[in-house]
Amino acid sequence: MHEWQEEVLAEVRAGRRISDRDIVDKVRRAVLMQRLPPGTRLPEVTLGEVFGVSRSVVRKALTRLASEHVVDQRPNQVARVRAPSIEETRETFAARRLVEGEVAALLAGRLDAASRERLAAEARGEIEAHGRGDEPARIEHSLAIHHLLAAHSPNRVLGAMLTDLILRTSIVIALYKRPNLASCFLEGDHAALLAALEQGDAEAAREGIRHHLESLEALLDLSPREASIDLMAILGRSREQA
Amino acid sequence: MHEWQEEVLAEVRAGRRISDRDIVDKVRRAVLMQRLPPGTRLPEVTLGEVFGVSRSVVRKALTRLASEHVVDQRPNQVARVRAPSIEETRETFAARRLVEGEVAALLAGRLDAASRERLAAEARGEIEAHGRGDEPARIEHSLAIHHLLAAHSPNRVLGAMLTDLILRTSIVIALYKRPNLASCFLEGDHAALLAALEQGDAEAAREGIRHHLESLEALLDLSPREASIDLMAILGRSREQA
DNA sequence: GGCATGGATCCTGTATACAATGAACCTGTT
DNA sequence: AACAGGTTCATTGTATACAGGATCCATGCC
Repeated sequence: MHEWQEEVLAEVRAGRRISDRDIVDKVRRAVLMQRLPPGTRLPEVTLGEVFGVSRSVVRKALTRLASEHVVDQRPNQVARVRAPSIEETRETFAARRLVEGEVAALLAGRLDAASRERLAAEARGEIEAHGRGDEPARIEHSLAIHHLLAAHSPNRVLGAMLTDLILRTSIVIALYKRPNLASCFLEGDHAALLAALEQGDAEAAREGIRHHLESLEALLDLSPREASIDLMAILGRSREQA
Repeated sequence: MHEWQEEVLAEVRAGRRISDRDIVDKVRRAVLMQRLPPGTRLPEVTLGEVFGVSRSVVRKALTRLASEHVVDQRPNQVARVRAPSIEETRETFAARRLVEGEVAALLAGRLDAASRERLAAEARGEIEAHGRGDEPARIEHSLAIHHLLAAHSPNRVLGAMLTDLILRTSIVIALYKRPNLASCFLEGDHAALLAALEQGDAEAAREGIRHHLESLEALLDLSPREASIDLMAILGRSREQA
């Protein structure tokens, strides 16, 4: 967590005011990148010191993070990075298949040339990043594709729901990825999806999403643990931020 | 709003502590019942005085209400009761058809006897309330049915999403109901749905939901306004709480 | 009449102080 | 050693003070 302190100081020197939004973004990103593992304590004063603001701002940020399902906020207890269970992971994937499938179906044949090119560029970028073994960059490109779908959803309510589900699935992917697996890259999935979207084949687009997300889920290790993880999370003694 | 003050005082005298949750519940309910029309200003100090708490608690409540899409919270401006547009209304209904349809399909043939009886009782209660012209009671029973579906959803992620969508559709139904229409009662819809659930026919259940929600949406007046509503909402001069 | 300008006022943003709760720890006993 | 009890410390809950922004209204100008 302390790595932030430098950039924060830099931004403060640059005259920028840190707001709750900045904190939400930084913490969300850190969770996504597994820099803040599940169960990590997030005391209000500590965060406040890191970001150079008072508890009021931190509290607002934590409340928003809780509504995004990123942290767990319980009365009279420190906020902690959430650790979704295996069951919740499965349910999140199922929900995303439903919602993103519908969004893709609605979007089929309705994307303008600029958006299509933007999507294609991200897909090319993903392949290229995978080729040079740059997994963080590959993830960025992959996420960009799905976030673009959400942003362009003709149904904005579904789009907002999809944004939330993309975040949640990303977190659990990071959590349950098989450790020996270098990458969650599924060659051709995104290209096939984009082709279906371009051709205006709604059902092919929906099926493309379904297949992609099922394959992704299959790459995870969702076999039942002997509660060791859960015990760790519950009894979990000070997995402090280094 | 001031009607609350009495009950609040009563609860305080009874030794109960008012928390942000209470405020959220009360405001949500008031919006649902159209006691707080769209655009109503909700200043923090005023709410604080009504509930006998300080701004800190009110702020938390307002933030939560904003994440529930009940109020609009913009920087440096008073929170206002949200007024979803006609377009958003259509999108909310479409999203709910998708999600509740899936939940119903998942639930088909999986409900235990007690839950089925509970649902049947609410359906009977709805018909009975409609018969004696008690619209508020009818709405309560109708909402109870859908909330039960959400609560029993095997997929809890979808269940939580459905809970949110039920709230949002209820708000826009109250907003856009044709004024001459006494009730949004659709005879037989709920009974047919329950029958499909009991028989375990997933697709019939999904179709029952789809049909029910489409009929409901058709009862609303979603014809494009000449921006009069929007101007009112934007320029909206002090529609104060009496 | 329409419209810009200025100040008074209302309201939110933020920081901080104090109360209250919960966790950690230490101690004494069996 | 295991455990119960109480004490201490860390951390959140709530209220309040002050600063800054937005709104509203009156005034004056075109």
